[in-house]
Amino acid sequence: MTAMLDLALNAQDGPVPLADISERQGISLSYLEQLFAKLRRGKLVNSVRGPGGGYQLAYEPESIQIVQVIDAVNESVDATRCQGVGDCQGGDECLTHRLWCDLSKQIHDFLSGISLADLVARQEIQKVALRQSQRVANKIQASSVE
Amino acid sequence: MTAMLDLALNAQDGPVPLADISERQGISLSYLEQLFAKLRRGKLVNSVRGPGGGYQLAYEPESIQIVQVIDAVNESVDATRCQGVGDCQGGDECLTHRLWCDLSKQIHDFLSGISLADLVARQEIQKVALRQSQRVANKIQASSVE
DNA sequence: TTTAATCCCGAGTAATTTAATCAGGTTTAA
DNA sequence: TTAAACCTGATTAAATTACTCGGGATTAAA
Ligand code: FES
Ligand code: FES
Repeated sequence: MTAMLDLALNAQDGPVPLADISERQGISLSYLEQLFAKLRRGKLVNSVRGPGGGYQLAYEPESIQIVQVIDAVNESVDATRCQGVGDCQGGDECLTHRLWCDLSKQIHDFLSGISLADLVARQEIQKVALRQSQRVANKIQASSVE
Repeated sequence: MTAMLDLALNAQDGPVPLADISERQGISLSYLEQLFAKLRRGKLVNSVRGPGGGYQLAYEPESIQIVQVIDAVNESVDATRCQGVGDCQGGDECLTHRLWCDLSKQIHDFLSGISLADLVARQEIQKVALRQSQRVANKIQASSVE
């Protein structure tokens, strides 16, 4: 999720390489590769190979819902123990099956109501993003002086 | 959660022994003991020791919210990685901190709106509970005939 | 007063999940 | 030709969850 948001924030000038996301968000490169493999399979991002390449959002940030991202990576938001099947207790429904189903729906609906664009628009996120890009800029400067 | 609901369902005739809950819900006795130790610390149940003893709800089922049970057992429903502190990224907030905070609140509110009594009143839960007590009754009958 | 039902406690374990690493590729702009 | 970037599968480390094990304490009832 953090990685997708970073991608949306930094999409203005062409494809975003995973190495940059890794740097800004402190997520290991190999791990990002696994995540984006799933996101690509889920058709949420497009890849551009070769130098100058990277990833792009497959759609406008307005039409990407948070829940789609989670689904692509986790293969579903589900609070039940039975994956919705209803067979916790030797093939039968457990007492709380319905409760967890309702909760799952609640979470799903909440995350459906929020798009990547909504998050990008939030002020406090802008602030965090600025801090992150400045930190990276400082690091580059420091290493060129050494 | 399942165990608390079982307790609420079978509270009509005195304290409910953990052995019965274990039998009906297919949860191991030792595990139940751990769970109820936490519930007792959370003041949601009272224990009665000795033969004929067991556990009782500390309050009316109407005034026990689902979220209280979860809190007592799990020590909080929290979707953030930082436990609400905001220090995912080397002491600073990560990009998605606010999102997970909002989600946590959403879940908390949902689970606050449901009491044990609400669950007990649901028809499909009555049905599951009936099936469970009959299965136990059959088992007892079968073993006395052997 | 003995017994057995029941709660009480702490240490240890197995299975699962999550986040990550490692060691190799392949593609393609410069 | 090179190097920047994506791609893939195998493996690992840490954390969590559900659970076991081996005791002990309390107390109603026989
Ligand atoms: S959660 Fe679905 S049967 Fe238990
Ligand atoms: S979830 Fe709170 S800082 Fe990342």
